[in-house]
Amino acid sequence: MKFSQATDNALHVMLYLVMEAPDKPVSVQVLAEKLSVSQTYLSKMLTKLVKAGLIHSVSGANGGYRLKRNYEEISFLDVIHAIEGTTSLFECSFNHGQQCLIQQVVMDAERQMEQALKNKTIYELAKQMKGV
Amino acid sequence: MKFSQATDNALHVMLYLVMEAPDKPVSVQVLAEKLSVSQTYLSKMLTKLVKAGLIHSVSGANGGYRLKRNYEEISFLDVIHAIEGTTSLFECSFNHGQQCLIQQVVMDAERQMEQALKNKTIYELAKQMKGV
DNA sequence: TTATCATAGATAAGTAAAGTCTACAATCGA
DNA sequence: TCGATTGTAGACTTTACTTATCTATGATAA
Ligand code: SF4
Ligand code: SF4
Repeated sequence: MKFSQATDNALHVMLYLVMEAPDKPVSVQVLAEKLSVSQTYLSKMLTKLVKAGLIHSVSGANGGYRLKRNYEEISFLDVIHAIEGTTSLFECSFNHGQQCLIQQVVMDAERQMEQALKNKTIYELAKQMKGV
Repeated sequence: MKFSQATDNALHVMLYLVMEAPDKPVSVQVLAEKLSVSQTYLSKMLTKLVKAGLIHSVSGANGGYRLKRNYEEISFLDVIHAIEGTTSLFECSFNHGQQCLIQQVVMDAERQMEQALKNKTIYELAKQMKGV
């Protein structure tokens, strides 16, 4: 029960883009170097962000990954869901009806965490960091 | 990023003990049958609960696993921590100081979830279920 | 003492994440 | 149009973790 390292990388990439290059594409080569991971692995991960609609990809010379116009609204939860998926943390083998109290308790707790992650945007964090 | 099935089983065992046998030992044989899992695997898992101080084990004939005296205070978080460990869900490879804002955001969200799991006791849930 | 029951170690099978390689498609600039 | 650049996708390997089983051992009640 841990966030994958891919999630960690995704958050760092998003933060980097917001802080350093909000409007022009950055190649996976540059990003991979910043994070010290391989290009192919990172590109595979970034494709998930593209599919989730968080960033834009540009092929060809001077291409790379670029933020979308609404990048100021992207939350931590958006990034995490794009990588980890949106299925619940708790899934039992059986399904004893909607009134299962165990599931209710755990899922409610889960929602608390998601709410906190939803309330914090990458943009907000970038501003905080620049403030320092 | 999911709760392990062991956690699921642990919650069910605890709930069963609180509801059906708060004071006498139940053998792993009986418990394994209830959950449809193997005895050896379940016993290994229950040993974690014993080590975490949540339940008591009794060897010998008519032995088994028994709740401790303070069982009414055991929270969901206690059970989950006993099985999954207490390390944070988010661990980056580097450590750029305590003022790392990314970690702060994620860990804060994590604390929200833990708080919710801490506020709910197994005993409370058992009462709710009997009420139905 | 004997039957019952938990514990612990070794180990195997299954599954998901992490990482690599390669061929291909899209785009830009000349 | 052509060639260099850059992302995409599939197959594949490696690694790590979870789940599961077997077996020997230790503790306890009757
Ligand atoms: S009681 Fe709830 S959590 Fe347990 S098996 Fe049934 S549906 Fe799943
Ligand atoms: S910035 Fe924070 S989360 Fe990122 S590597 Fe540094 S310490 Fe870890």
